[in-house]
Amino acid sequence: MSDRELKRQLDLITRGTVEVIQQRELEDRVRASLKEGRPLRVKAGFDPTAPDLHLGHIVLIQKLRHFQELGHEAIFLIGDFTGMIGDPTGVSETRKVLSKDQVLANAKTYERQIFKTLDPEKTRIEFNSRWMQDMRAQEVIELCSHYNLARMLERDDFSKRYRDQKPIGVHEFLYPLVQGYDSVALKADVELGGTDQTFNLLVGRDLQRNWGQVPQVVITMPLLEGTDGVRKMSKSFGNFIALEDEPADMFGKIMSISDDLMFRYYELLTSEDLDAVGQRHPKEAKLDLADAMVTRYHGADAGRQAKEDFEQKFRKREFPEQPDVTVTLTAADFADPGNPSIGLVDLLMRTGLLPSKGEARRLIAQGAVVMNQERCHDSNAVLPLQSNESYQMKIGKRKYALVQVRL
RNA sequence: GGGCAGGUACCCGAGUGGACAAAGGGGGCAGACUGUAAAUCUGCUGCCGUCGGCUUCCAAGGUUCGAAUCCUUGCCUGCCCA
Repeated sequence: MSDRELKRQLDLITRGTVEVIQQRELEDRVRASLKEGRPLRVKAGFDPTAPDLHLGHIVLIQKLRHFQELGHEAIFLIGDFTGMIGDPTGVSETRKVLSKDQVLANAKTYERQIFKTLDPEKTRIEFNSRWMQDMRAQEVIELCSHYNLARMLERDDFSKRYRDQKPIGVHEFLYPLVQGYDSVALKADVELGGTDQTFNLLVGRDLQRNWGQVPQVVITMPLLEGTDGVRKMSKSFGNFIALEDEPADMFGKIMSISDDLMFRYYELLTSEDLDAVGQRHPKEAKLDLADAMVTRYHGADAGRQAKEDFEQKFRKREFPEQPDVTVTLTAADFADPGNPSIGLVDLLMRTGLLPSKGEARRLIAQGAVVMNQERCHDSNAVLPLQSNESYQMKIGKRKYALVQVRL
């Protein structure tokens, strides 16, 4: 049994990874774990710096889940202490430091969001303030003695800043040391991180050696590309899919990614069998991916609903059951209620879905406005309306408004 | 503290007295195409009563018939020297 199980475990563990340091050590550990029936302690750390997680953050969490599915122990480490230092990784200037309150508030929302992916029963949550909070100055200095300046300056971000004469706070050197020490405190067997974290992860190995532990296996994961398919998913690029996006938005954003990217999302965000996914029609596969993600983060009902709405809106191009807005016009809206009429542009503005009349005119000119199945082209049109009638308005690809007349 | 270069629309960035609501690119939006897409092509992208009008080019003043462009002060940013 153990050979097949070993292979199964290694296949899932290495799925989507960029680097495993060292592959050989990983095999030994998994083998030993199987033999002794001792789960591996797998650590992934997060700085509670931003409260909103997006799918890019899920890559690591999904990998933790893979371990969980294989019976190992997932440790979700919240860097409440390190968060107050500020990770210098990849930044060109000192990060601003978070207050204790901010860190704790962010940590709270993290817990809520990650348990949509991880099994709460099998997840150990740790805060690194637990062992860092009361560390004495002597111990801090001891910790520092295990590393040296030259090695710190090997890091590209530090050396660049040094060369550019940008300030580097001495406390920033402590960040990798504390992260590394976390592995010592937790006796981690494996640590996961993004490729940008490689240095910090390796410090953990060095420190564990110094503390007489077997160094952890380091597994780095790629940075997930955002909806544009090119740049890494990031809030500042606006190409992210947030876990707390509305179901319809999340569904739509996933459907808008390219097929290539979809396979990548499958690989990094699910445990689905990739060969099987590859056999399927891409559109079906993508619908299921969108469904699965919405279901995971908003529940099965929301998933089904979002899928139905999407099909209705885009595939069948029908008016959705729930329009974005419903506008009710009453006698007060008309100069002559006996003979009600309204300018098309004014009507569009009443929906509140457009920023300006200029925009409304442009959309009409471009043929983006459809009212009761009929495309409108005249931006000066004045529409006669019937009392107690409803009008369905489609504005562009995905804005829908229902107009009701009540006199 | 001293010297220099700058601050232009969502972002980057051209523009150094009139032809500027301001080139170009990115992004966004729309239409076509499609498997919802992606890619591609085309168009749009300050506001309004749109053959016209109004408000913009860090802020406040000033010069001028006329200023994003010139002057003054202020604020901010980057680089160099101390």
